[in-house]
Amino acid sequence: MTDRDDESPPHALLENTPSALVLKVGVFLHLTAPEIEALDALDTREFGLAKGQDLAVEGDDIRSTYVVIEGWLGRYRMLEDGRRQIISFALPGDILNLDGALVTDYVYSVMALTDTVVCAVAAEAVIEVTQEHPRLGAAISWMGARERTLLAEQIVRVGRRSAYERVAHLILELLYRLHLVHEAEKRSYELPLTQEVLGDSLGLSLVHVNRTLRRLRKEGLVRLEGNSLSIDDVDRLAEIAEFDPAYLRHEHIPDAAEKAINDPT
Amino acid sequence: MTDRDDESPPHALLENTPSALVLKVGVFLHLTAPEIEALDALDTREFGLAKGQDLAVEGDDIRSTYVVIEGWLGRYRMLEDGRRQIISFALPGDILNLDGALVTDYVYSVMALTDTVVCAVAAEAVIEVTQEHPRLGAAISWMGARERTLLAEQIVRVGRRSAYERVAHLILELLYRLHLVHEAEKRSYELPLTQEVLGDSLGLSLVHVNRTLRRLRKEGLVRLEGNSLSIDDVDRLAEIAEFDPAYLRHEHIPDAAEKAINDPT
DNA sequence: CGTAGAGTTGAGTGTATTCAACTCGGGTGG
DNA sequence: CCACCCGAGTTGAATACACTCAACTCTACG
Repeated sequence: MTDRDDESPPHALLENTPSALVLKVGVFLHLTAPEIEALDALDTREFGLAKGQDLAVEGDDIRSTYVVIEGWLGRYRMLEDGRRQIISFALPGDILNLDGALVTDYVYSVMALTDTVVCAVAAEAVIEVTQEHPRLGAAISWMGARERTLLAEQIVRVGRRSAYERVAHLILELLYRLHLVHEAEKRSYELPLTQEVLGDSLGLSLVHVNRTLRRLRKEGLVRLEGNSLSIDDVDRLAEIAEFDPAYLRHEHIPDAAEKAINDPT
Repeated sequence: MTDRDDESPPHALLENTPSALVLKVGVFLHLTAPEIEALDALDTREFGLAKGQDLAVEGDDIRSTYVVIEGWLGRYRMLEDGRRQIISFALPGDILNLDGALVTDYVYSVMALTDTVVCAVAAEAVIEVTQEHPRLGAAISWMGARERTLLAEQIVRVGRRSAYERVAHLILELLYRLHLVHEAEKRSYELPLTQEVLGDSLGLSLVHVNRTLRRLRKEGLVRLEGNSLSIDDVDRLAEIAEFDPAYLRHEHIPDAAEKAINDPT
């Protein structure tokens, strides 16, 4: 950690309410006034989706990037016989289809897992902005890298962990991710997912998720009342899951990189 | 498909041998002379790794991006009790640690699965180049998106497919990926992986990989002599694996996006 | 009051694992 | 030159983890 003026509020330059995109990017990059302006000038459209509705379906030609304002979504893939795999969850503050303009025909679907509100931005406009403001391009690369890390962790979870470990690991990942966007208490949060959805994320059957959750409860590790989940022993749970939050610590672009971005030689 | 002068050779401007990076990026973006110059000016260092050597180990502070010149590598994660999950394979032409400057402390390891030759580029220098040449930034985002697609597919494979389907699916993915870099025949290629490595990629035990491969052979779907694998019935294998190569078709940046990159309003 | 969605539990099954032994080929050193 | 060893593949037998099928509860909601 080198010296940096972290004293000044990140959005000191702001005068009116910032768009969701400005808020999101501003979390990990100190934005300049022109950059904020450019992001705010983007044509955005906010709308809601009811639980169960698809934001996009496999095969769509998506041309929008979405910022999740409220609610949870899931990117998933259906197999012909009905099996479903949820690739990743999108929580409030997350960005979906970040580089939508770069990848045509979508090969996955995205569903609202709860009632949600998202904010759509024309994907091509996003790219255009990065051409004028290269630091924003770096920000996008950075967000992409973070998403890759989450996907990699999901692969490890599903590929090499037992059901017991998988459930524990996901519970902790969600706790930490929700913390970052102030949607969780210290050791508890609202988990608006059915056991079927959990199973489709973890590569387990609904029934086995149920039994595994029950085991975690019986062992005094978690409590689950309705949708609210609280973790009684975070340390023990982390030990069981071999959970290391390092992969989630991406609050801000590393100093060296930010330096490279700011002082192009 | 809009009109575009696809007539001119992609590298007409080149006079000397292009670097690995120029070749790689040039595959999906028509590079301008200054862009090629900038990429060629990057300080690169080519070196070899023996099979089994680690290019990077979990916890390293990597500051390099690597282009794979020759050989196969694997990104993996070890669990405490010795379980290993291979996240992804890097084949010739692939790029590792693309946005290395953006993500400090590496949470995975990378191992040479065969003798390999890689080309290292200072990651921060790559970012700097994107600040001067924003189109290259878009190219990096694009490569990142492609990588995410591969990771997502790996999640589906490991999470919701049977062992039989997993092996078939991976065999086909490798066939198509190797095709793209001219490292495979029409229906066959060199598969330099042990059954243990395959298992660690597919989330299966060595023994079960062996039995599954035997089954595929007995059913006349694939042949396997030494390291050379040939597929007897690609269509039937694709049907079994429910394999759709759509997610691999990323030879070039889509027209609309390239237009956005080239004509920033 | 009936129904639908979500959760729970039991019983039987099956896919994939573990443990173990054995083969085969290539390389090395006595 | 041969014995040995190691890595990789193969196979059998027993086990275990997770799945399927099925029934039942509970709550919310119309």
